[in-house]
Amino acid sequence: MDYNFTEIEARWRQRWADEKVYEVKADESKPKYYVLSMFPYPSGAGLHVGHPLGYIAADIYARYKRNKGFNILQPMGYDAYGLPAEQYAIQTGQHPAITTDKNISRYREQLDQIGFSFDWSREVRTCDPQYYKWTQWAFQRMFDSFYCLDCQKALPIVQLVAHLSEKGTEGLHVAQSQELELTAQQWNAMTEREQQEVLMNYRIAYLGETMVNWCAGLGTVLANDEVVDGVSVRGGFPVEQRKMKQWCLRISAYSQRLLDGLDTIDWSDSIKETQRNWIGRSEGAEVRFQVKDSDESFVIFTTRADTIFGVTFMVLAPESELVEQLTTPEQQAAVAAYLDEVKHRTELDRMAGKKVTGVFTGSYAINPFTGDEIPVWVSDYVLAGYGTGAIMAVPAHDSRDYAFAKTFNLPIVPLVEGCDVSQESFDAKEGIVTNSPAAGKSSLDGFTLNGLSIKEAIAATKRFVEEKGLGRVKVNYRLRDAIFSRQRYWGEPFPVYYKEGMPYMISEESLPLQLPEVDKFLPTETGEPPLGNAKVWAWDEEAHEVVDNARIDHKRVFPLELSTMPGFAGSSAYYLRYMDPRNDEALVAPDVDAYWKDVDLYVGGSEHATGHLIYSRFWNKFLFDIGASCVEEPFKKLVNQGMIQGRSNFVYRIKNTNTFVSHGLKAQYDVTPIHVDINIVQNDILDVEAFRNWRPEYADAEFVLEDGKYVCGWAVEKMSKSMFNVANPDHIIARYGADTLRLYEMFLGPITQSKPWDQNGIDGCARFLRRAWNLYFDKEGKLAVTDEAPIKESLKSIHKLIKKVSQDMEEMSYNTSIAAFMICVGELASQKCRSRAVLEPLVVLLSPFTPFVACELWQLLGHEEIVFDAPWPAWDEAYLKEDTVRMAVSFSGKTRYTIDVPADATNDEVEKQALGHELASRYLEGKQLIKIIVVPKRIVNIVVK
RNA sequence: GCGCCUGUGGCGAAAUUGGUAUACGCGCCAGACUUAGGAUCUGGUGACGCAAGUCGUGCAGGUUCGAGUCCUGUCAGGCGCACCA
Repeated sequence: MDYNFTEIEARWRQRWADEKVYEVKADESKPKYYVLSMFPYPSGAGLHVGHPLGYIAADIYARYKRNKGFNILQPMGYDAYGLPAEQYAIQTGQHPAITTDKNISRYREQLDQIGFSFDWSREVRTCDPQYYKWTQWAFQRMFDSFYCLDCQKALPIVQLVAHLSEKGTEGLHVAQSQELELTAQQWNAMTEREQQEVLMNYRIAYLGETMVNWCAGLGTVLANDEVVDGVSVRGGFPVEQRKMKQWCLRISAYSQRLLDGLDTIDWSDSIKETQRNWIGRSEGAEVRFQVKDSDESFVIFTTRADTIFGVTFMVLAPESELVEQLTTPEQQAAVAAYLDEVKHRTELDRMAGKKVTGVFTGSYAINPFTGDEIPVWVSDYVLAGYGTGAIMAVPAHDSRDYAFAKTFNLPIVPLVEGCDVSQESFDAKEGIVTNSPAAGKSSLDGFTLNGLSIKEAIAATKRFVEEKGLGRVKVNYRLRDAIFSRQRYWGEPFPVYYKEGMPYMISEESLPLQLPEVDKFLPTETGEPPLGNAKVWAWDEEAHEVVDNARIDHKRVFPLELSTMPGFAGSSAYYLRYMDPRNDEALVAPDVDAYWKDVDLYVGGSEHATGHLIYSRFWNKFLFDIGASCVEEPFKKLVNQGMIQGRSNFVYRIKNTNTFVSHGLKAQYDVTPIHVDINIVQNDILDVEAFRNWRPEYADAEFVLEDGKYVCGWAVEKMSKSMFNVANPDHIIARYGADTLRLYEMFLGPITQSKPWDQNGIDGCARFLRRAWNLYFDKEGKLAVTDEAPIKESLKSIHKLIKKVSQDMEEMSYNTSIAAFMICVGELASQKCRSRAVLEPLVVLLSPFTPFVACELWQLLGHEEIVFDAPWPAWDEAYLKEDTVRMAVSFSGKTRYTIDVPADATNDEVEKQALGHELASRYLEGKQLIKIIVVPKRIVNIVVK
């Protein structure tokens, strides 16, 4: 029987669907295993061969675990909200929901082709109201929570209200936007509105006036991870800083837990390191500086407290409120001009220019250690959002301060013995402190750092600062709160309405608040977000329903929020929803959550390191705090599959002609490389006829050939339509079958590594599969498997394979497993092995990789049950034992000859046989034998002198 | 600038974790079967050398009986962060 993959695959696809073989339920009698691949955004272009790489890897592992007796949860869904569908809607008027639906159908079709064991009954879509109900719900819970720093967890806001009405802000140790001081009387005297405003300072989801990345090109704000080099990741539009009222999530409150959690999970070092950088913990001190001739004082943050004697100026961020307070009347005009200049520089200019700019405020601060008067400047190299927005500048030991001092001619005072600061600052944290204080100078209480190492000096200064009440030891994090509003249509609407300008949550029972219809997807003429176009977008507070805008009376009918949530909202807790996707009462029922707990294996791209993978950890920690999730870290083990790059082919046109010259001869001509469709190139040889038919302008192309062939050049590039290097899985499946595609994608190399898609090797995998198939059939095509006992060699081959594949499976080292399959099948073929005892386990081993052909063979072998429920075979070391072992004999590390020794020989016997060899005396001649090292089963090393 | 990762044939990559470097596949060469081959099968394929042999894992050192693997330095490529005080 020929291996007819098209027929086999179609039949089994049908049967799997009919018999719902991948549907799964919580089952206490079996251990659970949760395998998850990051769900895709269904783009209009469909899948290319790079997309399924991670899915195949995860699927193989899931199938293997199923054979090992685990109850496998492997769901799939769609991250359906996104910019492309909305952009398309703006251009064409086509509703994004329609485009998205269409794309999802196409994705589903392609995914089904490949034969994944997804439980599709659990599919979720982030744009489905039944799904985003729980996104909105989580947001509301964050609104109703604050973060307690003492117990390090989120608590209900009512507890905070109770504290405020009893004690005011006294003894309050909570995450907050700014430090407030209120007495209980003050709080209790406040109006409802004023109290709400105060609470905004503490809520985990809060409305904040913040500097945001405003992207005019996209008409929306962007998160930090959506901006690279001052332009938007999507579209490449310039991004500027703007102060806007936005919904924010107080993710910064979770900084330390997000950092600590990394030590408990099995992720790659590089991803963990990226997250650590992003969180950016730094330990330092806050020190208060008095302003000269004033009651004012301000606090700076430094990690180099030891350099306090080298401070020669202070710098404020332009956005800092201190600027206004500290600017003297004489400097007013100059400062105002500078602030104006800064405001009009975009983020891009600011980074590209790297010009040192700044202005003097006219004020002086007093160094608390020395009493020195220090000028206070304003410069945009100090960031408002980090620390306190003010720094003490130590030009001798900070390169940025150094550049500023040089530009504005400010003094530079070195503090490390023997350092040279004439050309550049000395930033290293090493050396011995001097000049602290300088000879002849005094300091507060005679405090000195001279003679200490930098490390000791930092510690000593911190201690002193705390003792004397000059400031406090402080840990700062770089991680900023996540901005959670987007001025877009195609996203989750906020379940929020506005009463006297204050936001209120719609009642939980009214969720989901469904996305309204609009007739235009663009911002309104008055610059409001697209939801401003909605005619029915007001909230009736008593009826608990959405009503026509015309009914807004600000008494019981109020306007609803016009922004929508960002992309990461819907993807932050989707893994929990998969556990219980149709539950209308809860995100996930507690007993179901208690069974599935967390994701055991999460597979996806590393590009989400500082986006989804951090938001999702934060979101889950919050859900954990409120008892909605039973595990603190959502993804126990993370595997980042590499990206599949494109492998482009080129033809070389001689300039100003329609003649193309083969790759090897192009040096002799003046040529222009042109991308050519990889589908008309085979093994880098161009199909010249297909090329002439490819495009009208090449119809009469001439060719300069080498060896009668046109050889194309190639390069590794991003896989993209414009480079004609997109490999479509549909084509490969049509030609080779899905099993071969799966096999080849895994054979390409380790899954964590990025590599170009090179179609040239796929024939090898196709050949392997056909050879494996042929083991089961005779020349007439009849099933040839017998019940005869296998020969020893065949047993050894299969047990070797079982061992290798079982071990590789845990490491997901599939490429080496496939190599082992190839060797084993080759051996069994040459042994003419037809024995069931060998060929049956082979089917089970193959089933995770090539499920279609495995199902077919398993059935042909007469099994009622599907191969997925067959137990994973165990190997028996007894079959792997060798009678004799070949050992290399080396003299001082140099291999000279080999000997064959009995497998169970003792070391003494091995030594004796090694020295008994006819060549031994030749190599020992004139030398002294020092010792003999017998490495088990491999090498005898005879050390001589 | 700081941090992380990777350097092995013509190519994708292996190497029992310190033990015969280059498994497996592609490509290439030779042969078989063929009217034919972008089919199938068999054998060969790191470099130099007629050979015995010598040299070979980016480069330079070191530890070791023995190093692709460990250590130090260095170069190259990739990724991340980047006025974060």
